[in-house]
Amino acid sequence: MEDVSGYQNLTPAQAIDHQQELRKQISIKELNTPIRTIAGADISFNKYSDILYAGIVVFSYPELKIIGTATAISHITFPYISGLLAFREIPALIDAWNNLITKPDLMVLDGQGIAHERRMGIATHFGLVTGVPTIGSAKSRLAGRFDEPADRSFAESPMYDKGEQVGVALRSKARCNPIYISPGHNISIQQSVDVIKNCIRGYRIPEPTRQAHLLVNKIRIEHGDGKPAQPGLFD
DNA sequence: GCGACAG
DNA sequence: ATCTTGTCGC
Repeated sequence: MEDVSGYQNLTPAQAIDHQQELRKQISIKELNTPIRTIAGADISFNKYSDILYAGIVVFSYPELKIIGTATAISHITFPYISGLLAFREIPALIDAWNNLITKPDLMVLDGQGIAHERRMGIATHFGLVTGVPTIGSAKSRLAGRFDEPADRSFAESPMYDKGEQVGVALRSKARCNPIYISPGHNISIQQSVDVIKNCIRGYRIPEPTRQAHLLVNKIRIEHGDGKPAQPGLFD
């Protein structure tokens, strides 16, 4: 697996060059091996601190029973820059990944897959680094134009960027904003959407990513990193 | 030049 | 991303 520890020293321009290089290896095609386990990953942090909490929750599929978790705590080494999210979150996620005893067949990340200006959203990047098939499930749009999907559960509308379909805007729940699904690596667009639909359990956010979010917030609070160090001192 | 801009 | 209670709409 590619070493990801050097990301902290990259300038934004170098990070973009790296994305242009990595994108050559992206493979968007049907996943033909059976999916028996699926995992969700997410990170959490306190804006007053520089600690990142990463977590992964593994489920049986399609039953979605939790069968394992892994977490990792590290320091922020890269700023948040739209389009370069992977360089900020992937090092911490890889730490959690390395702590996972049994790797899942498929992974869902909180962010874009190929629905990205250079097709290198965090889900795609994670898939290329680890080799595991990935799906991106984002709460807001980055790239791609689409028509608003109908206001009923599971209504969907294709997302296009530069003349090609990069994902689907999916109404995971009626009267809620859609979520943006795009394949990360080693899976197709259609299969990505089908899998995510199978992971909806009454909430807007699919269960893998939803549970990962709950997990990382829990460990952050347990770690005593839930409030500013000096409340209101400089406010 | 102006607006958009994952988490 | 995170800070937060009540509150409007279905």
